[in-house]
This record gives sequence, structure tokens and C-alpha cells, in this order.
Amino acid sequence: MATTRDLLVETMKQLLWERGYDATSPNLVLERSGAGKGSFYHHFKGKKELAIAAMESRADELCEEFDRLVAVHSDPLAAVEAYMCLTRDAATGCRIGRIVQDPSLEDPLLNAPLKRFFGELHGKLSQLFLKAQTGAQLSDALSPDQLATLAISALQGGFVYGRAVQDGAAVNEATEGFIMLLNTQRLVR
Amino acid sequence: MATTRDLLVETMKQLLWERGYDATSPNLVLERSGAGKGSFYHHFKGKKELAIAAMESRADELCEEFDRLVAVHSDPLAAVEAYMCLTRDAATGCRIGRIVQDPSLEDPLLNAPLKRFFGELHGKLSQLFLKAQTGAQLSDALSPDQLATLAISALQGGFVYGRAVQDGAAVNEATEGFIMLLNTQRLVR
DNA sequence: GTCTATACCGAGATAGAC
DNA sequence: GTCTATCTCGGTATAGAC
Repeated sequence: MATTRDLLVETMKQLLWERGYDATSPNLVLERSGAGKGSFYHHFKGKKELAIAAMESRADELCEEFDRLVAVHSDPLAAVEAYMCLTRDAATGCRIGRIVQDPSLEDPLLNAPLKRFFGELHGKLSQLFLKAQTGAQLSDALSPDQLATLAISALQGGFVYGRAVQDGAAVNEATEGFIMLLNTQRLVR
Repeated sequence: MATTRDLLVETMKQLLWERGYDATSPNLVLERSGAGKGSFYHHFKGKKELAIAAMESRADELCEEFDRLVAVHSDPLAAVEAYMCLTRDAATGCRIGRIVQDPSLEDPLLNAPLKRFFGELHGKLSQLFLKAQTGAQLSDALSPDQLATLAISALQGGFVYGRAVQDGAAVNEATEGFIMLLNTQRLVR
């Protein structure tokens, strides 16, 4: 059953993805969802509270997607490659990275879900790289932490660059470039 | 001589860096610069026109900085390394990448300076990688284009990731990680 | 829980005097 | 070229009825 509250959260998730936080007005959420002002302010204190709920939901969703992908790969580097090489479109933008630069996100309460998500993602990737190094599959020239930072950056930066030059394929050019460089660091068995 | 027009452009450049386009109001520009509304709308048709002037100026400035850096390095890979490893702070943000995700930037007129800048940067980096490959200094496992895309993405994504997790050092962790991986692609002489 | 009416404010811009 | 007064619109939220 889709409660009105859930409907508002889902609509906000969509709009945050399309337009970010600052450019998404409560009126737009209401128009898009079909809900009324009364419902909105009954379920949430205001735009900020709704947005936080939406971001938490999005963060959970993306973490779960990542975990499912990892679960089907016993090889840690295969898992990393599978994640990085997912087909992405810079024109659509990252479902969560999209809003990082919004000025209002300087508010720690608003930023918290982003911080949590990227922190968790970084941790999960680091673990995979560490496992690959411990298993003598991967050179330890770079630390697991640094590899994770670079992986996330290549992905997020691909979205930024692709949006700027209006090239939807740029994200995957970046992520696949990272994977190719990473593969040169594999140790022969 | 700093004309009022120049003053407005400089103030807008600073505010675009700090807050992006959408969150920067004409009133803020006027307050910060000390100019009056009359001057503003005398010199520019509106906020959009001023922002374009500011972005063009910023793009020129950054291109020149890049060129100066390249000029002092005869070795192409040394030039790339020098650029990537400049000390940057994710807390401050990229002077130009900062605004790429602003919703209003979907307007082609507003986006044009960004597209030009990132296009030129990509071209310059590609040239350096090509030169390194032609000179047998660098493996050609990845194309110059793909290396350039990855370099820019690592940089821009470092800003995004660093802002999300509030770690100013993340940008350089990403850019230096890229350089370390790149260095494994150098060919022995 | 949901509706409509209302209020307040700042964004963005124009008009006309100086 | 610059100033102040003024205008319109939408963002964000509250009030009170249903």
C-alpha cells in the first residue's frame, strides 16, 4: 500500500535526482505527486525534513544495489569491475551525487545522508581492494583507501565532466578507464 | 582601473565559486560589490548575462594557468603530473566545476563557457598523452582521449566526493592516485 | 489526514529621476 | 552611469475548516 507519505518521499527522490534540492519546491512535489499542501505539512515539518527522508531512502537503495552486485561475485576485483562498468548516463546524472554541490547541502543535517552513503561505499570498496591484495591478486602499490577514493572520484567526476560537455558516454569512459588501469595492477597467479 | 563593470564580473566570479549560479542573487552581487541596481542593469541585461561574462573570464583564467604550467615542463608527463598534483581543497571547491550541476546550467547559453573550458582542457591533456605515447614514454594501452577523460574525472570527482564526506584532502588523494597508476604505464627508456 | 485561504519574503527586473 | 521606488511572481509555510 502506498501511503501519501510514501508517495511524497518517492516523488521527492525523483525530483532530487532531476533537479537537486534547491531547485525543487514543495509546490513542485505536490503538483507531481497529486498530494495537497495539507498532507505535506501534516507528514513533514517542511521541505528539509522530506528531503532528508528521501535521501536516506535513496542511500539505502543504492547500498543494497551495491551489495547485491558484490554478492554474485566471489572474486573481489570482478565485483569492483561489475560495479564500475554498470552502464550510466551523464545526461541523467547520479541518483545521489547529483545534489552534493547544492548550496543548501552545507547544512550538516541535509548532508548527513550523503556523508553516510559515500562513507559506506568507500568502506565497501576498500574492503574489496584489501581482499584482493591480501589474496595476492592485486599490487599493493596503492592503498585500498586510495583506490576506493579514486574509483568513486572517477565515477562522480565522469558525471560532472559528461554533463559539462554534454556527452552521456563520458561516465563509462572514465569508469572503464579506471578498470583498465586497475587491471594492469593485477598480479599473475 | 577597475570599472564598475569589471567589479561586477569579479564579484560574480567569486560568488559563482562560493554558491553556484542559482543560489547567487543579483542583490547579493550588489551588496558584495557595493554597486547599485542601476549600474547592474545598465551594464548587463540581467543575471544570466553577467554570469556568462564571469564564466568566460574564469575559463580564460584557468586555461592560461594550465598553459603556463605546461610551458615550464618539456616532458609531457611531468606537465600532467604538475597539473594534477596542484594542491586543491574540496572544501573550497573547483572554481569552475562547482557550478556544472546547477539546474539552470541546462540552458545551452549558460553552459557554453563550461563546455568550452572542459573541451579545451580535454584537448590539451589528450595532446600531452599523445606526445608521451608517440615519444615511447607511455604505454598506449589506453587512448589519449580516455586518459584525458579519466584525469579530468578523477579531479572533478575528487571535489564531489570530498565535499560529500567533508574531507578536503580527498581531491589530492584522487589526483595523486591517478598519477601513481599512470606512472605504472611509463615505458622504460 | 486532507483541503483551501492567506501571509510573508526574497528573487529578478523595470521606471524614471539625477 | 548611478540612484531609489516600485512591480510581479514564486518559494515556503501557517491557519483553520472539513
